Amino acid sequence: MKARLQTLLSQSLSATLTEFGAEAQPAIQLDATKDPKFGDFQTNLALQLAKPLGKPPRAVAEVLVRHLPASAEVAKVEIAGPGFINFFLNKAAFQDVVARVLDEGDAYGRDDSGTQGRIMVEFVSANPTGPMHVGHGRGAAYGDSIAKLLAATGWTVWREYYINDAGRQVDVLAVSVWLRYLQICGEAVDVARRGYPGEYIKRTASALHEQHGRAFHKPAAEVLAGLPEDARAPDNATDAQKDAAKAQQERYLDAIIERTKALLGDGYALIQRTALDDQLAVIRKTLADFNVGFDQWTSEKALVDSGFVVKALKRLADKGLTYEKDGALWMKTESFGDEKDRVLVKADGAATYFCNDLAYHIDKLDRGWPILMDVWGADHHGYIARVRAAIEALTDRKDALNVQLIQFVTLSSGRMGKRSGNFVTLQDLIDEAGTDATRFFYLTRSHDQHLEFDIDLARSQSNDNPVYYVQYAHARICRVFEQLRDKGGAWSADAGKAALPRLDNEHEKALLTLLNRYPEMLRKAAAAYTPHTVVFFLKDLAEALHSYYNQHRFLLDDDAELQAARLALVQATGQVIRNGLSILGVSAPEKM
RNA sequence: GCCCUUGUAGCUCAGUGGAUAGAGCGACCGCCUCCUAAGCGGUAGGUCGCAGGUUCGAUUCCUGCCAAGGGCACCA
Repeated sequence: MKARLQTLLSQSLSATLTEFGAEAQPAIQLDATKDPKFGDFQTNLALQLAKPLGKPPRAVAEVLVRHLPASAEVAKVEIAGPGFINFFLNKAAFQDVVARVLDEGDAYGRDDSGTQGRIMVEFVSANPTGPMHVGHGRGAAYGDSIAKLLAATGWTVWREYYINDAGRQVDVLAVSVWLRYLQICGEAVDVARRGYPGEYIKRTASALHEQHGRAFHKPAAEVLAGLPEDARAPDNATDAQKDAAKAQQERYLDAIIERTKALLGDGYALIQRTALDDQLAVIRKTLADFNVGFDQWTSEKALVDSGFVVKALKRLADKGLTYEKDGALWMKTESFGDEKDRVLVKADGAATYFCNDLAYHIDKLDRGWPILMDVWGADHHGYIARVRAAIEALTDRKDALNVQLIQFVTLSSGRMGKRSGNFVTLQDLIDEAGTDATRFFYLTRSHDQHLEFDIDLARSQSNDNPVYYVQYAHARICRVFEQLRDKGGAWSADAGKAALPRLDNEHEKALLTLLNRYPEMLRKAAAAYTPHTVVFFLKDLAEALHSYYNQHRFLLDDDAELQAARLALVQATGQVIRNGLSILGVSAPEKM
């Protein structure tokens, strides 16, 4: 409908330009109006043309309108205000959308062609060193929905989770478990101050103890002999004292990691593997509960062990993108827009996080995904430039890396984020508020804005909770058809479609307008990577439905034709609500 | 110090180069003999952080300032 109007307008534009003998080529902006008194669509074309043509805007508008081809859909064209052209459409122009929605069903608004291209979306990738917290939840909800949104708008999408199961943090995990294990064995050892403190560490330690008994037991004296002190900063410490204590604690942690490896031998790998498996199992369960799925989980350790990282480094070297300095291997990222070059392999021979991560990105490109979307927490902001630079150096393309930063989540109700191992996990949230409410909450806020998560509100099973507003609209629609069946009545889509001209009140017009707008809304949301656009659309659609529901009845004893038309409209509305909610990964219940 | 993001109603947040800036919550007033009141209708509430600039037109774009958050490792 809008496209047809656009065609009419561009014909008028060329005729107008010919008349004035001008060459200007303004982009035609045709927008839905905010206020019905301005019609259904408006364009500011005359205002744009006024200057290049040297004529008053309203005069230009008159010429544009004069050249506008006639159309059965256009009821009236008005010039208003400073020179807007307002289009008033016939009701019939809006009504055919109902038939389209009913015919296309789940496919209405979707483009499953895959013709936009291939994109890999990597998201969550939470470290397997603890449960997912509320920040990860936002990335999970966003990543899952943007993947669905892209897939619904012509992209071929692959979703992936990168498991950071290599590097020092995994050693810290293993040692944290082992120290807990030693406590269970009765040894007087403290947990490392810079280790992982959570209860989940204890669970793995207990399981280890149950399964292997005292196989990994060593006396505390032997464990701690000769190690630096795990110093604590004094109360009221200065910043300098705190930093010093922190550095000392890190030295202790490094030392006890080495000691643990030395004392346990082969047992160390088993403990580490067990701890990782436990953490991954917890993460997988949470994500499954959260209705988030992946096509592939890629292990950092596997990339290292398979030799792929070494091969990737060789390819970088062959391209002349690396050099050695101060005993380390550097990548020339600065010449591709990074603020400085970056270390790939440290002087001690260990690969940096950047090194393995870059190798992973190369692997993704190798697997045939020309566009890589990374959904990262906002704290990775400073990391983007080097990865972008590296990818550009490899692909000669600036658009190969698409990073979406997810801003921080804070919790209201006085319960703040992670604190000494006692933090609100995503699993807690899901268990208390449910997947639907939690996902809806995350997605209600634009992902590039800080989010204050009101736990009490998400948890409330009351009408305060915004997810119910949309779901309730769907349930109400389902209930209407249930009532119809209970009364022994029937409704046919064909009868409904035939009766559409009977739809003529303002509530019906509002719904028809929104149903018409849905496909374009999806495309805009995908292009801007903003699932929250879908959320706000659904709120508007639900509002229109509730308003209609309160004002008019759908089941009519005395007017079968009007009933058929209204049922067709609400059936189509329910369909679009389902379609939209499925993009968000939120269910559309038939009863509430 | 440098870089990024953000400042819109009491609170949480949408939105836009255009005509009178919106929603939810909170406050107040109404609406169930009728398809679920998890709903609807209405009232009150705003110098769109501040100051310049570009523009026919700026809350939107640009610059500066103020404020909040984040980032600036041979950490991950």
